[in-house]
Amino acid sequence: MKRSARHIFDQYLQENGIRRSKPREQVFDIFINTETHLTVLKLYELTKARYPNIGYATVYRAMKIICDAGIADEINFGDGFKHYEHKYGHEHHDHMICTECKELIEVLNPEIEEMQQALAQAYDFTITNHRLQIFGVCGKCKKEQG
Amino acid sequence: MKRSARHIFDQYLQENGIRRSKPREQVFDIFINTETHLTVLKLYELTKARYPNIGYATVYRAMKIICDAGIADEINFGDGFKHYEHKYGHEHHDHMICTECKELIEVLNPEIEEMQQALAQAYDFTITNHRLQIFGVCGKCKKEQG
DNA sequence: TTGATACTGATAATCATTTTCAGAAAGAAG
DNA sequence: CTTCTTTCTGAAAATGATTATCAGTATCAA
Repeated sequence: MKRSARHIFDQYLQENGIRRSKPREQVFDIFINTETHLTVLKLYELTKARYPNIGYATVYRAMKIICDAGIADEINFGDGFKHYEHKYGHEHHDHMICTECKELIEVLNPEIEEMQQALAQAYDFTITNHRLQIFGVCGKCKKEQG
Repeated sequence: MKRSARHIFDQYLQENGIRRSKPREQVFDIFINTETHLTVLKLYELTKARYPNIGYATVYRAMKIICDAGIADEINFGDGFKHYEHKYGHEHHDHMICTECKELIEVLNPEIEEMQQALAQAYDFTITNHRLQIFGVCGKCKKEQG
């Protein structure tokens, strides 16, 4: 998995005449080795911890390229921050977000996907992308609240 | 429909000790009489056209209240702008967004809604809210592109 | 009519993200 | 390895949507 992402990334850089610079590699390294969804700030902090010279702008720039290469996906939960998640080697999934503890649950439902396709077809609409976010309260938080 | 929204709004203001000020009424008036989805800027322009004294900040403030009253819904398409749509008297619906012409198609699919409920139940998750956005190319744009 | 309080518009502040820019690094060519 | 061109970097300034501030104004209950 990691090897492949590495390969895809290298190939993307090469094909687009983008240099394999050290800072870019550092951001890639940290991103690829972190499983959770990351905000830019969080990713910056993590990268900075290991590679203290990294700059904030570089993280933005690197993530843009990493997304373009198809390795990461940018998600917007409407909280004012960009979030990134792994894309390459991961199946498409939707998100359930607990508004209490902010936990993110990734969910998979092929039937919903199919229905969207059917729905789109009825409108002669070709889907390139979609986003399903379910907000609510997770089981843990419900228990804690009584 | 409009009479009811008006009534709900008045009641909300009253119950929350919010005054029925002229500028607030003006924003409400324009919003309620405009069917399309509105961005703050657009709503500001429309309101300004009829009521030239309106201020930008007032539009933001009024829409916040109008949303709190349950009459409007704030939507975020990830384009950096807040969008507002009518909520009171309108059924819940999802959005298909044409990335070419930016057209917004409102779609309704009870089955998808049901499946989300089932999905949530499987995770002991209680839904308060959800958002399904389908991006792609509409029929019109596909024809124009050949 | 009055007085307390909420509201307004203009403007400044905020804050995530982008851009700018001078110096540094990558990579091709010799 | 050196040189040269071009891209990249980090720091700091700019951007742009949204929010807060504030002095003057409007609302509304009494």
